[in-house]
Amino acid sequence: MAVTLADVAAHAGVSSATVSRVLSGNYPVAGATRNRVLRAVEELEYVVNGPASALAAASSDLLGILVNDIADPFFGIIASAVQGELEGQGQGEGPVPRKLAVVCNTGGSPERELTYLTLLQRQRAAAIVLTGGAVEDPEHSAALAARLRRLAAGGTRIVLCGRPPLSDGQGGGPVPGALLTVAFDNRGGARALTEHLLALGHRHIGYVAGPAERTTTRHRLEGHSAALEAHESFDPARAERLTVHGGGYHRSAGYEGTRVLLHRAPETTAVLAANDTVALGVCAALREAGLRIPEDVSVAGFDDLPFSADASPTLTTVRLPLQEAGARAGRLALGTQPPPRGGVTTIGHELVVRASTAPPRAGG
Amino acid sequence: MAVTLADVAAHAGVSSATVSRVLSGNYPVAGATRNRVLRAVEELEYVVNGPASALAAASSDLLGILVNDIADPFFGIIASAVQGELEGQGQGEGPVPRKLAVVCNTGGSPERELTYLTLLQRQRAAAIVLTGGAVEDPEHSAALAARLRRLAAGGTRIVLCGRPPLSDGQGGGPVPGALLTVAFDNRGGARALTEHLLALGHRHIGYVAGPAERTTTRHRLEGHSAALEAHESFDPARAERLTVHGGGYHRSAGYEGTRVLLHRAPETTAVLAANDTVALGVCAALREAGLRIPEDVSVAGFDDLPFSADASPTLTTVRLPLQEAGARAGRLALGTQPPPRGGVTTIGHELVVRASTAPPRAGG
DNA sequence: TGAGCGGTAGTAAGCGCTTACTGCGCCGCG
DNA sequence: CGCGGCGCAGTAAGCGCTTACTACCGCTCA
Repeated sequence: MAVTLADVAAHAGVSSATVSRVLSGNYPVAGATRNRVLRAVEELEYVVNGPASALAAASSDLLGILVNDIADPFFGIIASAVQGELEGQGQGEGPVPRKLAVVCNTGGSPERELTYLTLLQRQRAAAIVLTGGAVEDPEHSAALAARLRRLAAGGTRIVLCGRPPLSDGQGGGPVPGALLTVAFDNRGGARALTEHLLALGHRHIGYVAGPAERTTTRHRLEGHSAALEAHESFDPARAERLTVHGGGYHRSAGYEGTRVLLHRAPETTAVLAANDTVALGVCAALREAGLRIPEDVSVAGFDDLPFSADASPTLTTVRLPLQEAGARAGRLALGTQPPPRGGVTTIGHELVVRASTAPPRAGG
Repeated sequence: MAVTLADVAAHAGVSSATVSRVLSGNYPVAGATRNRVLRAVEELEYVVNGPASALAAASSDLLGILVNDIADPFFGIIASAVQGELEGQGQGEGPVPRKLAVVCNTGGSPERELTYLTLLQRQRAAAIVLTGGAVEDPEHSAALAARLRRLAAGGTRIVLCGRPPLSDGQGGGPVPGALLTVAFDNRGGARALTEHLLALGHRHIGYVAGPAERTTTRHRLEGHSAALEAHESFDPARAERLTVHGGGYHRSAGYEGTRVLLHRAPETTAVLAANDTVALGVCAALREAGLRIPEDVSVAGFDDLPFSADASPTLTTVRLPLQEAGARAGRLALGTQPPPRGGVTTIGHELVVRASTAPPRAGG
């Protein structure tokens, strides 16, 4: 039904091999012949059969991206940046991408992560970018690590973006050049935020954290704790009481978490949220409780998503260069940027102080 | 290198045809044989070669989604909903997706839309969902329509989601059952919004519109105009003067547009934004000009993205059921929902009144 | 008892492309 | 004048899977 290479070849009066060579461009073909072929391609409106070509060449033009939730701008921005790198991979004028991005929503579930990995492997994806924090379940992370190692060993480029490097401890060592990491400094960011609040004079700092089983959550909490512990006012029991775990990185988690927090520790004068989205829920719950932000309670987010600058009030947060991280991950996945020694790139962060944080009221 | 069907067949002591049949599941295989095969698959960790299977079966498991900007939650939500429908397409327990979504960022450019269409066609995608408004350039839309018609005729299911049905006027008639549309009522929504402002007493209603060449922009403007014209206070010159076109559906477009608007028509008491994101920019510009929202100027958005309820102030807007639209589009693309007569599904909308709109001050 | 049939499984012919290998014509050099 | 080499282009062997067709077995039914 569809036009095939052979049709084009016949139309141009050459062999199908020649057509293939003209199209792939990695073999010398005389100018005249080349033009004849290209004209035939035009005239017949020939479109390569991707599967056939992938089968014969044993490689495909697909790049997989695993995200927790594509509706969340955090992942959207990263995915968009990764895709941006696929452009300019064209062969002709302008940014005509050659590779296609397959975006898979894992919903944060390790099982689905594994499932999608299989699906991508089935498609013989050239590279796979895994975004978002990992789940801490040792069984799953071992299974995942094993899978990734095997994929990497099989030639699939694997890039972990925004999650810590593989650390199952067991299994053959790292696969250099094929299993890369672009990590955020979640600890450092959270620490900076907590130090900011401490410097403002806050002593009762609540923390509405993300799901307990995620590495991201743990790292941010660790940074928070580190800042607390380094401060004269440190009280482990208080810190414990002021930390609540939410059900996810959603607005509702912030809302619910804050209600719990306010009930448990009404003396709270500042709340650190798992991320900006959660912070919105935190703000809503505080306002509902009749508390003003930042006069009565300060609030800080994490990530600095675009909406944070327009929230009410504008959100103090830690800016994570998602765009840059995604682009980096994309380049590593495509192999257009040499991997750093050790395979791990750590992306910086920046404290962004806006209107949602202020000194506590006198006596706070 | 990789394990093949033949390997599995040998291991299980059957022919490769049998293995294929067990895995595809669309042919009877005796229980004992099936188990033997499945065990072999497990033991050898066999993963189907997607390209090979797509080549032989002349169809792939890929579903393409074209979006303007994956970092924009508007598209993220739709994409996420479409993907949601791919799950549950599994064969075993739980939602194990069979199909994979390929998300392509077109950046709103018609050329790239065409390019990605080619790429997806090359991959022999089973279906393609195009989201977001179309560009009004007659040349491009004719080219696009022709392409889509041809793809649809070739068996690729095409679903337009959030954009008007194809209307090039020329070219063979519609391809029933293969070229579907899920449209938003942009006119109706904008009309409702303007009526809301008129009812509040506003007479100087500015409109910071999206890019002039997009259908979405035109439709929303038309709804706005319709409401205006139906009102006793209608003044074409004023309406004209109060409408500014922005450079895109971004915050900065709202900011810039509002500055132009305030300069051109300082008497403005209400501003309608192209969408919620633009509305954020509008608010920023107004605030910068020393105007309070909604006391001095009312602002309304469009779409009701998640952040709108948390903006400062909370945004009056028109809720578009993106989730529902995406899910619908996904089902139509997969063929799991029968297409409506005529192929066009129109999704409703809902006026959401929040804190950013209020009556104008006396004399406004 | 034998033809016929339903239920399984094997055989093998591609699907459309890539690429190693071969072939051919022409030039330069000995 | 002959031969090696070079630059193109053709030949054909797969890549791993699906599936039409065929084969076989064991029953049922006349």
